[in-house]
Amino acid sequence: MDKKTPNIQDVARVAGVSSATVSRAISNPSMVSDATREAVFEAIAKTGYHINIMARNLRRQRTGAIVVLVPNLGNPFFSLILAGIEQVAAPAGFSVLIVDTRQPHADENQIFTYLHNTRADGLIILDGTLPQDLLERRAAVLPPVVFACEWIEGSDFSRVVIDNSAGAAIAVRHLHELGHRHIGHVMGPMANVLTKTRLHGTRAALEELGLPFVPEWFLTGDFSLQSGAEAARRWLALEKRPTGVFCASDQMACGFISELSKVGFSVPRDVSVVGFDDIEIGRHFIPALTTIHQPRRKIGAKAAAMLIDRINGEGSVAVSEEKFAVRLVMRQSAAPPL
Amino acid sequence: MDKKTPNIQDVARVAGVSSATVSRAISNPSMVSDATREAVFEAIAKTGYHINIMARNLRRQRTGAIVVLVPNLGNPFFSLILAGIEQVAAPAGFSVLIVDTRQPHADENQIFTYLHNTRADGLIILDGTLPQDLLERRAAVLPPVVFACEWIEGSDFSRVVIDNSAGAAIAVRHLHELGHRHIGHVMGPMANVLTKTRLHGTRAALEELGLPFVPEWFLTGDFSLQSGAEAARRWLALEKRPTGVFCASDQMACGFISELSKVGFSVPRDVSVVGFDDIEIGRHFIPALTTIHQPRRKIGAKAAAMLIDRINGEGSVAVSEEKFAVRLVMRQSAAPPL
DNA sequence: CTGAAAGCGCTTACAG
DNA sequence: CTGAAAGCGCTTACAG
Repeated sequence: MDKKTPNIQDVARVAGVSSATVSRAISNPSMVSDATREAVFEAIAKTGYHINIMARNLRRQRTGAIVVLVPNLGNPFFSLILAGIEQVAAPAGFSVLIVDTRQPHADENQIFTYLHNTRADGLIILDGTLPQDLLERRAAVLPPVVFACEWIEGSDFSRVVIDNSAGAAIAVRHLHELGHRHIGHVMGPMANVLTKTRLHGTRAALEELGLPFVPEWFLTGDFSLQSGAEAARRWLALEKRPTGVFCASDQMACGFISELSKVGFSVPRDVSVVGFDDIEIGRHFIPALTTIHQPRRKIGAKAAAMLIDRINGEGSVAVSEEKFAVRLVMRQSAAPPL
Repeated sequence: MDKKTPNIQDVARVAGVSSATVSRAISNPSMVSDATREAVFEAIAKTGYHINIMARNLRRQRTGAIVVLVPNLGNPFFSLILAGIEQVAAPAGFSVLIVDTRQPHADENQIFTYLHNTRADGLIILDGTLPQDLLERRAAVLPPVVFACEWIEGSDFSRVVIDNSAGAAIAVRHLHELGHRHIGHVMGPMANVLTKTRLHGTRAALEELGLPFVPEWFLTGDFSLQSGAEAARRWLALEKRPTGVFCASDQMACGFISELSKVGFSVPRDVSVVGFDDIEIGRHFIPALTTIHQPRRKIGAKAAAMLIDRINGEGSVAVSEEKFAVRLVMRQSAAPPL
């Protein structure tokens, strides 16, 4: 009863054909006669055979795996992106393999060694802070790469992104339409592309609307709840405070509002806040968050689809960019100034 | 310049040794003389060799992969669990492969087919709703399994869990200590073990404290924000309302509080709420959530460690259970009744 | 439509 | 300490 897992030879023996025929019946049924096919499938059922994917992959010189490089698995922002990736990859026959690039054990060399060893068929990178030179130097030995959400400026990898600049501008214009003339911005970390593009959109909108750019009103965070709370403390310490604040992430917006509430400030009564991302909690926050929606699941799904096309040699080889539109979701955290 | 990726033979040729020796120098350096080892590593550097992991795994009859079955990748609750798993698995040389068991493409047969084909070395299951009979029927052909967070009642797989019953009891006792004598409970879905154990702890505490169990005050949800909001509507419709409510997840607690705020009810003024999980947003919610903390990252890390021990034949073969303690985190959402 | 044979890139007893 | 050889379980030209 404790026999080894059956292999293709066992099936062949039971079916009375060669292992080549079994292989064909499995992966290319139309190459085989009806009778043979039936016999093979019967033998598969009888033996309880399951293909050994490693052997197939070794032979076919592919891995059937996509590696996703996540900057911080603990950050729930990425969960829906991962869900989108999985949703497309799994039915297409690809395993999804995740690597947290910010783990202590994961210095760059280890990540690349891992990638080389693993020989993934493709790579989805959600971390725009990987060193460009390293990536480009290895481009020749890396499988196809698609960036999603983040990317590396000046390097040409395909990517699936949103219009961050437009999103920021929409947020600022919304505050302006509500009547705000003094607008500040809680930013992500300066090294992040998203920070730069959203900052760019913010400043462009300010200029377009004839509003002043006041450097003291631009506070640096890191997209986290904590950093939003810290920004609130700096906002409180300001001599003259903006009446409208655009936060570059919903998490920072929540942290910001929460911290203000501790000292009796209320949103949107004392200051209007617009977030970015449209994470689920936003709708249930108090006040419900006005924010810029980005389609996280779709971004993941599109990145996976794009990558798989490339792996299968379908999509063009040229570097391409898919840019999703964003939209304003009006809720309660932004209102006309008193 | 477009040569194939170098293999172990290429290295052997350059180093002037046999491929067997190269293999030994890589995986068991002490079996090889100093001089040889150096020559081999030089040749590896010169050729840019990276091991082909599929070939190794095929030969060694292992996969180097752990599969994690996640009930819903889109639910941020799981992100920290995954981070904990990755944190332990990656340094130990295991790839982490994720599968979303609630995707439309993922019916049970497909999941098991995938598991068979993939031949993972081990399995971490975060979904307690997989059919027990199916699992047990396949136990013989499945790799080692560790459940985390959830589990299947009456089946004996190893697991890493928290003391759900004690957690619920702590929540109820806290409400009681604050002075609440009318206590309700927003539950998860009835099919979920967590729902049953937390319900059990809740009722046990009620009894212990001599408080009444009022069935109308026990509202069913599904752990989500939305379902918390729905529970709030049912709570509002109650003839006589409990003054303290224990929600079986922080997400439901947030949804509950948020929905109440829409009709002018304030927490903890009009009702006290205690959550469960201690997700990050809780600390920044308004009011900050009083809740039961569970160590999600540790749970993931422990599950991975336990599984890897078993894979490596270290830990005992016996089924084991690791149960983490939980603790009350007092914040603002629960207070004495008016 | 089918089979015999070679080979994907490793590892590991076995022999020396 | 090292090498020759077999073999992990598939797939795929090649030949018929």
